Amino acid sequence: MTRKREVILVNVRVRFAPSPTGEIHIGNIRTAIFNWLYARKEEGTFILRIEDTDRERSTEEFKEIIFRELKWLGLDVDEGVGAGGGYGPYQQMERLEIYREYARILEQKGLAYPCFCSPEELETEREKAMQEGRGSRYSGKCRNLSPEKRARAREQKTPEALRFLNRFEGPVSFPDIIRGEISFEAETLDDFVLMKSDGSPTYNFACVIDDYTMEISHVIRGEDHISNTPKQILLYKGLGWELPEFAHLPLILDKDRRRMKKRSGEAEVFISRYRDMGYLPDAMLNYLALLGWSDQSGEEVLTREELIAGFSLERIKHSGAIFDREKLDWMNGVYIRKLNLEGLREKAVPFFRKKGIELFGEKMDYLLLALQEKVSTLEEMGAMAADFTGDLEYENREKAKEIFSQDRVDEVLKALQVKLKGKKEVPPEEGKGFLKEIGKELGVKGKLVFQPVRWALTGKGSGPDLNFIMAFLGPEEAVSRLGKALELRED
RNA sequence: GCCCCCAUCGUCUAGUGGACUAGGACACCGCCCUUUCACGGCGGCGGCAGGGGUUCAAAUCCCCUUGGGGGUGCCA
Repeated sequence: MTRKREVILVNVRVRFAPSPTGEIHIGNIRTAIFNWLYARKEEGTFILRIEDTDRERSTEEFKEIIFRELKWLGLDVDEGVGAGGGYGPYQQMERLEIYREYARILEQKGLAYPCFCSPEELETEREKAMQEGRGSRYSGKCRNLSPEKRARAREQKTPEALRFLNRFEGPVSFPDIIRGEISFEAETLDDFVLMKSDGSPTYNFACVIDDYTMEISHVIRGEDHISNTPKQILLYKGLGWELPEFAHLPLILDKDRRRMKKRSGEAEVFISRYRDMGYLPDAMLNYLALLGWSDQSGEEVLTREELIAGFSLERIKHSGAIFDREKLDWMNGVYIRKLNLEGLREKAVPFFRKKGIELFGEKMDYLLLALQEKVSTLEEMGAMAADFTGDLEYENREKAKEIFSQDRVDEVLKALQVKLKGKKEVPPEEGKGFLKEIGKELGVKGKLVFQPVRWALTGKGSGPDLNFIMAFLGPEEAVSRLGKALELRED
């Protein structure tokens, strides 16, 4: 039950070890974030290892995506695939020699044996065991094959896998930095496969060999790996190796409270989608860091530096966290509002382009500034911008008519027309003045000025500051739109 | 089925036996500000899963129940 471990000075080396078998999703990347934060906090090394031993599904494309997403979030890799380092190679399929070497050692130690069972055979065995209410452990059929039988199987070129010979008994336990002592009974672990018949290592095997040979100090990974850990510990024991520290992270859950996966209901799970939808990497990093961890200060909007400074594995929660899009939206909005004009331009322009909006100079800036206060994503910004750059369209014609038909609204709209007519441009300050003057001169309430003008100019009941909109539209277009409103009133 | 992990507002969380009348954030609702909407400010709604212990004292420690999740692959 000792949660506190001895404090020893260790050179912190952590790894993010994704498999390139699909797009990186929220869960994956949060693991990367925690590893990275820990490395930075402890001034350690953040290593990228690629676990491409699933020959069926691993692709070069997915590998590239891993680089892309890490880069986007600003998780710089110190060592590993694409970064080099003294413990390579860092891609598992390039380490086959190493695994074979340790497989030989295990076999020599009598801790591994060849297995000639076919996948089909194992499958039916498993089903039968399940039906009979037994566990789905491997039967151990090939455990004690006579040398003759082995020779025969090899002669017949029967595909051959290598299994771990589990002769351990009693508790297999390990201290988890986040959860404390976790214990399993060795008897519940079966003779798991080490090397597949295609010559590649399994996850549990490769992981142990790599973590050890790469001198990983802390294995920080998802909670879904807790049940793999005792198997891995058996390997460490068999090889006579010292254990790394383990920290199993709580899972990120989807709306159905299930582990975030590729198919998680309607939820958007791929990190790339969030980039496309106009979320800022800093906001994403900040939000994801808060899923399962919190800063001691209680602050939630934290810079990269603050995140690093406050990070600790001990403050990580034990229970899963549901990914909440609404809070992310709020946080992204906060980050958008923190951007200065230059930053805003850089981030938003691609989203304007996507909407076919090409603007430059002051005009663009007016729009940017107006929208900045209103949106929670850049995509939304593009969509809103499109409302102004396109032709006027009433969101609700009846409602618009109602607004325009109010008493004295015609005077308001006409008064603004008069003020705008003949002008070449309306800077925001001046436009704001016009609106105030009209209210004063006609003696009408603000609501009768701003609402009708807003509907007239934008076709909607809410949106950016009107002075920016006028500046953006320009006097000529504004006058024309006011005219349309007056026509509708007459209708 | 078996193994393992987890359990504070709807959601993210603070809380490590007394400072808890359980604090903050998102969302929601009101009010204020800006002669509009939003932004911002103020306030409200809302929670320790249940039951037993231990203790002078329990959200905090122990046990059971319940609930949720993960694993049970020649996937990782």
